Amino acid sequence: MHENDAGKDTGNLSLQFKNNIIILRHMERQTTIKDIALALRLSTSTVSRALRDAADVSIETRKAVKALAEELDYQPNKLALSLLKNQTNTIGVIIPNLDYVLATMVKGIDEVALEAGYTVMVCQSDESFGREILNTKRLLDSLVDGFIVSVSSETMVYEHIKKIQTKKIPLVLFDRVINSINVPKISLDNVEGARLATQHLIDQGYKRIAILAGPENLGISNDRKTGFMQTLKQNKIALDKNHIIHCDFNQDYAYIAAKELLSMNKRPDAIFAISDRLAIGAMLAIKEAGLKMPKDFGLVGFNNEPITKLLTPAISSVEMFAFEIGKATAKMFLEMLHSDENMSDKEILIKPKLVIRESSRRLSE
Amino acid sequence: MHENDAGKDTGNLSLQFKNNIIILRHMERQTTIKDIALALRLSTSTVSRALRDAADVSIETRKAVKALAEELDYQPNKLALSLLKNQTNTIGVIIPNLDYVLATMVKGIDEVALEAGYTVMVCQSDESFGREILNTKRLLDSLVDGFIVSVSSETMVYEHIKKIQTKKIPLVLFDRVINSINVPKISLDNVEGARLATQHLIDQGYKRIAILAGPENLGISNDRKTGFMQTLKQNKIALDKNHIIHCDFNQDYAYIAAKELLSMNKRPDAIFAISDRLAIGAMLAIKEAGLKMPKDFGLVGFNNEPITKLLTPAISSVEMFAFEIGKATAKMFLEMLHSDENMSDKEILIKPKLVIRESSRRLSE
DNA sequence: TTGTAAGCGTTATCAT
DNA sequence: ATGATAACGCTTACAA
Repeated sequence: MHENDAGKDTGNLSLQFKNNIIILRHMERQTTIKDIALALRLSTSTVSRALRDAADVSIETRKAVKALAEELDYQPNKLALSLLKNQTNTIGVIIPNLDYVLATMVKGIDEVALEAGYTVMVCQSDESFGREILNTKRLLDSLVDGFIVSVSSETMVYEHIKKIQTKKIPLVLFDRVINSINVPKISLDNVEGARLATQHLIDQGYKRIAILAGPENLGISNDRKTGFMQTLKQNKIALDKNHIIHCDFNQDYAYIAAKELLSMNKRPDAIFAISDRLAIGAMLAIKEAGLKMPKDFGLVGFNNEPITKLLTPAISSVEMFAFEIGKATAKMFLEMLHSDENMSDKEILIKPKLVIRESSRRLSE
Repeated sequence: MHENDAGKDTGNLSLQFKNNIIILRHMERQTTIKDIALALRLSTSTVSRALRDAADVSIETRKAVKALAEELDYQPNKLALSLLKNQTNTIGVIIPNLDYVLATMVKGIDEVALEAGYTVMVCQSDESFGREILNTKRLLDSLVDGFIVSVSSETMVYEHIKKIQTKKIPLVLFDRVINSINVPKISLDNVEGARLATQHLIDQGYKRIAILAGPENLGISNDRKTGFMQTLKQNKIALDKNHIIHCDFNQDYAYIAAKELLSMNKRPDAIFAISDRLAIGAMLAIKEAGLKMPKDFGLVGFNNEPITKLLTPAISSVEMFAFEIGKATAKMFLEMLHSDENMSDKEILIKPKLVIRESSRRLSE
């Protein structure tokens, strides 16, 4: 070793002074404020201040600190900061799946959150109640500043959601909201969406309209069913109870359900499916039965997934502006986080739009 | 107030002793070990030990501690633990988008991670190099135990990825891997997938096969192109350079590109599109040109998205087993995390499978 | 069996 | 302008 070397081990760095030039060798650990302080013979508080451009630090000190920080690629430890400030700058997003609609919503949430300096933790429950609870529990242990939640289709008991509320942790519900819980909510006006679809089918002259609804306990499913039933009533059309079918959000089940509908005595001449997946399942059954859309049979879906316009026939569907809902949700969440006003009664309903395509357009108008 | 009440404020709890019964009132903060220690007149270390069933704690103490912890709904602060152990039990997943394939892979990653007690932070770059870098930076500040990364299509410089490596933070690349970086990689055998598709088109008698490739700098795109060219060569088919078209992963661009192909003098009679989105764009152009598939024109896509089998004609596609790739990736990652063996040369190639559908099956065989 | 004290990395308060 | 100290919540030697 060179005789000029004055080896000195200061934590993370092995400093060697040589003709007034400091030679640094990085070691395993991440560089910390302590390392810089030690190397520069300053206190950690001074280093901390210098790094954050506090007023009362001499220019030379600041320069020296910043230079060394740069050189050592110092990055503040977010964990330490979070522990200290009791704030993680992270949002926990709990969703049932990552299908088109929710993935799009997550994109919206992500965009707004990123902009505001927040990181998003996406946890998907895969429509499982148990996994939803597990995810909630894990994130609850001080990992997130708040929650943005859309519940699974299995979820019928809301203790885990209420717990978030009890702990006074900011919570916003979106898409699949829970009416009985008093927090801000953002969702599509599902009743209205169903109304648009149903009225459209009536206007096109379909007489016996059936609905392919989702799981019975799910709010969005019931809202869409409500919109459907209200519209029939308004048009003085009697409702055939057999024409209401509930099934999981799954193309195969929808196919079976639609086959059942088509085999009835008084079989329907149109189906309103409350999701495009269900509509596709129905479409397969309708085609298989040799019925032509829109002449013999009408079909309208929900979500307006890109696939709907590519199918033959292209399927009419209710656009739900998933990306916008995502953005609105994140904005609402951030507002809740930063205002001390009680926002628990805020509720945003996004207006849907019906996109009419071949599967249901049989009048030229 | 009752005369028996002996109000005593111990941090998070307001204890009131009344006939030897302790009445607790929860306050704003989360319960901590300190609160329990204070209430039980123990030291924090004893409480800590009791909670973790350490050997040397008296049974009564343990019982009392656990009872109170239960009552106060004590949850250990993960942040504190992470800071202490320098380990977050969180995996950072950086992906370019949340389309079908990656969403499915994330599902696979998620499933394995959850099982192993890890939480996943999904950050999507939206195919933006800038956002990819930002996401990486944010997660790097001690937030995750390691990274699982698939790069954006814009990414041509890998400093941010190399930085992860330099910091000795576990890193696994998947799907869109980078050959020049020496870490474990899991991806589809894209060359082989392209070979299957191309050979199939040749076998079906198509003579002038074009390829709709992706962005030029993207590895998966080049691998698929390589497989394509190799197969032509093996079959002694001359390659028309004009029949290689690069475009972004976007249906509209593919449509335009395909129109261009179809308007050439020596126009192709089949297209191998390296993603289903591209295939769909091509399909629209092919239909528009009045060409019938598979008779006049052959089309094969890649990814085997569910939509491919629903279209008319149903599109042949290369199945890439996204869910399995996701699971394999997470497993590899966990293995890397827990073994000290150097795994940087591990590379898993998943074997693809060609699913033949109407768009390219014109021989009955 | 229990308590004390140091430490994880940072900042804030109070001295100097 | 800088430093010492306590604190965030937890664990772990070490001491009693």
